[in-house]
Amino acid sequence: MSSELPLTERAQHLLKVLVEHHIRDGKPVGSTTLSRNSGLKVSSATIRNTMSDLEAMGLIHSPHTSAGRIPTQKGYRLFVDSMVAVQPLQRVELTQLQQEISGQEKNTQEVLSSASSLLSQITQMASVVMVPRHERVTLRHLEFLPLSEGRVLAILVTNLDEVQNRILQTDRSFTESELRQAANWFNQTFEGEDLELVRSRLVTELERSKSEMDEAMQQIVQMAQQAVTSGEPNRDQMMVSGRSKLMDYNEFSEMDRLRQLFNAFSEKRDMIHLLDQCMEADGVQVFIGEESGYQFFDECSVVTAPYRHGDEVVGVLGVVGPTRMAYDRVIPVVDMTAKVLSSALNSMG
Amino acid sequence: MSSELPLTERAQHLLKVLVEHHIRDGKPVGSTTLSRNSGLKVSSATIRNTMSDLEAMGLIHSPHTSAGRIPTQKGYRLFVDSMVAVQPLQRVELTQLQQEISGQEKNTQEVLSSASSLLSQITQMASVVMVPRHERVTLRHLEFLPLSEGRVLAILVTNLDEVQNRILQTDRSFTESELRQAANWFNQTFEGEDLELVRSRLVTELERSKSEMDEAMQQIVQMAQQAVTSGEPNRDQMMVSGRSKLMDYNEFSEMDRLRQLFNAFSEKRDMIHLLDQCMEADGVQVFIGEESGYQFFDECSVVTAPYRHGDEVVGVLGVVGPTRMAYDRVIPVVDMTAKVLSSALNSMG
DNA sequence: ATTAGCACTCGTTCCTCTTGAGTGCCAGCT
DNA sequence: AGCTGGCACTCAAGAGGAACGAGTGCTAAT
Repeated sequence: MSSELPLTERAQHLLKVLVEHHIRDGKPVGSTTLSRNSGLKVSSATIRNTMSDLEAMGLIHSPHTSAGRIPTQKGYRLFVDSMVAVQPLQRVELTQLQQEISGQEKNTQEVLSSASSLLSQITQMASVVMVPRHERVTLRHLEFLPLSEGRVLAILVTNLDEVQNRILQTDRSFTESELRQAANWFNQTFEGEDLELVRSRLVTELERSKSEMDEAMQQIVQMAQQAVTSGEPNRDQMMVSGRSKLMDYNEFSEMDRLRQLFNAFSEKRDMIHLLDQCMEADGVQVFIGEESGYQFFDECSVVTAPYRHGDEVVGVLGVVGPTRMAYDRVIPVVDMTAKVLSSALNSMG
Repeated sequence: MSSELPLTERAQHLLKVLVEHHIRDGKPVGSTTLSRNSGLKVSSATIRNTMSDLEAMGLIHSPHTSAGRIPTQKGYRLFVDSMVAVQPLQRVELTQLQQEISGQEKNTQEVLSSASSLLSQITQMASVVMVPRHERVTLRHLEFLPLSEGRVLAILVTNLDEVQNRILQTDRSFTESELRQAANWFNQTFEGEDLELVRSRLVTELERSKSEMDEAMQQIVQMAQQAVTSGEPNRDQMMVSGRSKLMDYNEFSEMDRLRQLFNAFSEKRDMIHLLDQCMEADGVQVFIGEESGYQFFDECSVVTAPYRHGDEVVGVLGVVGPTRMAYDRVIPVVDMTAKVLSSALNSMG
């Protein structure tokens, strides 16, 4: 048998045409259709022979005897890796990406969310953006405001132009000026510091000089601690857009499959784990079907690309759709979105 | 024929049992099943006669000759209005509602979002919470922070413990102390004022004394204007949870129906319009099928209840699910959620 | 190596038949 | 008058089977 890797020129060409055709109309492709569309001047019988070889190599298979062939995962893999002819991005799409992702009046969160929704809008599939893993979130400013009795609003601004706010319970009420003093002390001591560091220093501070501090100061340090602790870990680790677009593909016409996918999105855990792996890869990466190691991506593919802040890769974005997707268009869109997002982040400092 | 309204005792009872049965297992109910489950000591033939009456009145109908009967919209209407026996809320559910909705450390947004997600979790359907329409959103505090060149972060705290923030473009850069002064002036002038009012006063202010102000002051007033304008209108008018729960009902097994519904949720417009109407009603309200006037609620019902802040109705919440839903359980849940939400809002001031 | 030809396979569609749940009506019973 | 048993009737759902056609694999000829 031919388990030999050296695929003939013709076989390669036929696989390419077959996959392209199948992506277009979803039905199994027969030898006659192929002989008409391949541009080759050979009969369908010849093509049948070649197809037989391709099947033996596990690149295509027929759902039943009297149907045409459809690509296997392995077939898609080969196609994506070495024969997909990526289409250049359309001008409109490019300008849309640039205009709507960048934007001086946006903070990090908003920029990410634009990227996510554009990605889903252009590809007509579900999109995912993993929120940056900054090692260095630093404190820009902290502010306390009195609310009703015993409640204080803490507002924290980070170097990413992000505003986090949290309501704190305190044992006693503070006046506005007390709070202002507290915030002043805090800002003077910690401005520009890494949030992680601030957190740990506050703990030790409280331990060390407990006796030296008056009761009010203790309260204040405690409040600061709470305010700083709230922020980072609880923030959502990814944002998803356009899940419901997946309803338009017949691949997911059985409700069960669709439900599985939706669940996968809400579970997040596995999703994040998958995306995490892509941080290391350099450019666009494509997971086909269960390659990812997760059964819920049965008939799905995931196309991802990492994005940067400065020189460092800080996150990953991508789209999820049926394995039978227009890779030639999706790949460049994902690629470009990552690039535009990177430059938007960089121009924000 | 009998279009007479006075329904016999027996007919009422049979309708009730029929609807309950149909809600439980979804299949058309025949005369024999009914005669067994109704508790009445009459034969199936007698029941057939009564069912015939019910059909003549448009309360039930059979999908085809040889099937049992299912309730019509009108039948559901009567059932819901005058014979559903609401189940008391389970203790766990009640405490869950109270604990997770109230919570001193939550602001208005968070409280609403808890209500929404609990509602959907308990009923296993999609839930909607319309965000309060406050006439009186007042200014508690404004703060300006310098970002990179020519960009300023405005942080606005309202009387609802909500923090809104927006990045502003300015013609020239401001120092931190300039900004502090500006904020001071602003807070002293406008603290406690209605945001709408602040907005309009800023406009006239700028008009009136343009010449008297120095260039910096003009800039500042303009900034303040932007900061205040951003806030209110853009906020989402409703929050939705658990849409994907609807996938579990066979009523929506045809993708098209489901898609329509999902779209209705994203369109928001019609949804909000419907909910708006419920503000006037006093307690729980049920819309069955297309009663609402929107075709996308074809096989759906919507159960809503208004909630209060103080004595005033400020918003509406509800769930959306198949018409064939367990009204006896859903109605009290929606009712109670509205009540718990009201008291949570009130205890926040 | 390529191809025309042919037998074969198997999903799809359409038809028919059977089954069974459920109805409506009527004649007789209380 | 109201209830009931009996009976003919309807119709969806399911099973079985024939006709069709797209597509294959194999073989013998070029």
